Amino acid sequence: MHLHEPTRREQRREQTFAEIVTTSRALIGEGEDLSLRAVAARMGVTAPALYRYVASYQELVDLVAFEVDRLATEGFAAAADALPADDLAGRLVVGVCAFRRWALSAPREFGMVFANPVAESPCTRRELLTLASSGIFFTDLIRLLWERERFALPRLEDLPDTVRAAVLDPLIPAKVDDIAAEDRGLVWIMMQGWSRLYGVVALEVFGHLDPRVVESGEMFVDVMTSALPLLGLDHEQERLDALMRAELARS
Amino acid sequence: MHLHEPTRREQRREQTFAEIVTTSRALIGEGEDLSLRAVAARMGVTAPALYRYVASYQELVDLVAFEVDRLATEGFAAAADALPADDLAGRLVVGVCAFRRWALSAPREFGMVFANPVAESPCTRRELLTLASSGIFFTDLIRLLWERERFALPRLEDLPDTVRAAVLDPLIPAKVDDIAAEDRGLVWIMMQGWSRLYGVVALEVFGHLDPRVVESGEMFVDVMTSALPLLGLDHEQERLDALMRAELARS
DNA sequence: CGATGAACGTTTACGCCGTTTACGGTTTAC
DNA sequence: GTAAACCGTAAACGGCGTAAACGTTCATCG
Repeated sequence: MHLHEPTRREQRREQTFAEIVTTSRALIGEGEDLSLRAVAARMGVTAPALYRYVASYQELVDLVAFEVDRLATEGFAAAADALPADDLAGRLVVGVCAFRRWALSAPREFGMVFANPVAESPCTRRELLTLASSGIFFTDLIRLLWERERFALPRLEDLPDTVRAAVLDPLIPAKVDDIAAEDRGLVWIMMQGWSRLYGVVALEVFGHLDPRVVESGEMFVDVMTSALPLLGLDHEQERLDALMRAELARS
Repeated sequence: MHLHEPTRREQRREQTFAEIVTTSRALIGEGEDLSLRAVAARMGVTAPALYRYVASYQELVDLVAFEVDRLATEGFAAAADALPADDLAGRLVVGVCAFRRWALSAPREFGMVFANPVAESPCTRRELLTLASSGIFFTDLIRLLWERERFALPRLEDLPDTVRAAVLDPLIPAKVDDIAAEDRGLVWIMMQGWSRLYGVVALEVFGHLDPRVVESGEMFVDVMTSALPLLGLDHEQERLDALMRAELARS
């Protein structure tokens, strides 16, 4: 066995595979619900044909969820690019606001990515946990911020045992290899930040909060603001608060 | 038209209606998925017959969700009853821990109640928002706590406009009529607490967090502990922290 | 009392779904 | 050139929500 450059067949396979995903995304983007038959029909193909590419409906969902997350993250990054590259805190704020905007404008997509059954094998789970594009986007921003600002981290020996174990051999979407073992308190901070962000956005998306509060975004502001000290950003609170409210005003 | 005492027919109707709900709950409790046909079969009836009682599948889901929430709340209340009636803070801590235990042990039920489509009419929505048993349980505990302790509330004039409007004419599951207008800052505290609780539990249930951290409950402890000052419970932090960890140790 | 009409359940049917099986045609590889 | 791998089809199975038509039961009222 030697290495192949991609043969014609492999190219074609890759291509229809991609078409399956994009067609799926188009479907849900138009408010239809995702189904093998609908995707097949739109591709001018019969449903069982898709089984040459996908093992099951659930696998298709996972695939599309990953792609949806990837595309959404491109949007977050683009939004953050409106700020200078060295304004890491600002980019983070703009990024989380873009995340919230996306979630509220595409609740079905949000649900697909972040409220999936997740009753899958530990293996798949590990992949999903560690590969989420949006996760990497945010955690990396936090890492860069810390590398420059060196805000205070919790000391490893102050962390609960299970948390210490988790941050030393982490299972989160982040490039943790660049973080020295003694600085892994940063990973705990990433997890805390993610909890706050995910929590409040999920609450808003699923509508278990007064609609007026959702619309104004005040709960989001409240939770995010209260999380700023985690990143040693207390001193910038005013600027970031203003920035956040300006972002919320966009739609 | 005059008032009837319930006639025989109405009784029978009410009864089969209840049987539909309990049968549905039994189904999902056994890990099966909820479907009109399955419920009908288990009742020894054909599926279209159910349409005499429910207008659609979605309506059945909503109905069952409400019932599931009600039963779960009974469990929370029972757990809280392990503590003396005057230990309101302790009961609250035990209650939220029971909520988390329930959510993690019955993720499908949790999802049904708290991650529902919620794309329904404002009317239905209002009902769902204001009638959730679990919501009333927690908010009422907070109200009792405040009536005794009178911890500091945000002043109405310090709240953002939209929040002030929302707390003055609230849309949350709580007996707010007992709260004077000038004390409605308490409603905002209820919302903040609910956001924290819902957020971290949803995160854990849907598995978007390191499984080891979920299992140990440290993120839950972290979020809940950081929310204690909202209720003026800083001074009891140690006791409540110990209580919380003891509760988490239960399974 | 007997008739009337509402309430209720059945049968049948439609159109959707995921998935399996068996079968041809095409492309690749030896 | 031929054998094998690949890729699509058609047909079918069992499940789903839902609609329409049809009988049966039963409370009510003249």
